[in-house]
Amino acid sequence: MIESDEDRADALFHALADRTRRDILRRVLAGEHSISALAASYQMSFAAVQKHVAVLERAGLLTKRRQGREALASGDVQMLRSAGRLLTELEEVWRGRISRIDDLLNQFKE
Amino acid sequence: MIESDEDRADALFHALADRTRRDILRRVLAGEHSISALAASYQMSFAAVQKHVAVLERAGLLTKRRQGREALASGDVQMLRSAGRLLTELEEVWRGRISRIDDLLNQFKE
DNA sequence: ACAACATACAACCGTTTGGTTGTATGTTTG
DNA sequence: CAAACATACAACCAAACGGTTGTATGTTGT
Repeated sequence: MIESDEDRADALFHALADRTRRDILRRVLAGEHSISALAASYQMSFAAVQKHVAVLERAGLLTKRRQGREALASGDVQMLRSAGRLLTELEEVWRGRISRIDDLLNQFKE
Repeated sequence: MIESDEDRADALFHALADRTRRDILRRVLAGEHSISALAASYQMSFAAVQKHVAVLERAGLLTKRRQGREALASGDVQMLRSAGRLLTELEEVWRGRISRIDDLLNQFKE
């Protein structure tokens, strides 16, 4: 399973496209939280929150570290910035500033 | 159906979470394109491309205007910037700079 | 007028998503 | 050691997603 740029962009934006996940991300960006501490904040089941955390983790927006019986999650601001860069790149297409524009636009042509 | 901020964020990131839609967005940010001109660029059916355009339109990332039998789509850079702002807001949570942080973090609590 | 073109939209279908419950495993703590 | 806690993960389910084909409607050019 090749992890292309487009794969990572898919994962990033998909992870951000759910309000519960954005809320979890806010919390773990503000500071480390255990999964169960996070789960306590929502009406859904522990397992559901666990899955949301896994989606954020696969997108690289959050990392987990084990401490005893707890899994502590913290947000990764670099990945957030890399999502921002993707948007700026799009904006530069609009500005007509991108030199690689043909590469970008022809990636589906054959 | 209330269009809350979170609803719009869901729609925005979901629209961006598909590589075909990002590619369509690049093209219409670079300049106006008819739906069929866009459809010609991909291997999928016209209807599939039409649906992708509709998703981008509902997210506000693109607008359509009718000219004769053609529907011309162009990208909306302002909505793109508003997506960027959502990301910087998240980044500011990380920086500990957001004053409204309690509002942001407690929106699911009761 | 009519054929070709451009769009819109409904119906359908397999896969993914977002949730659930249940079970297993490891870690504290009394 | 046993009970309570924290996590992991499988199985299941309804709904949404991303694609298809087919049909209808309006527009253009000969």
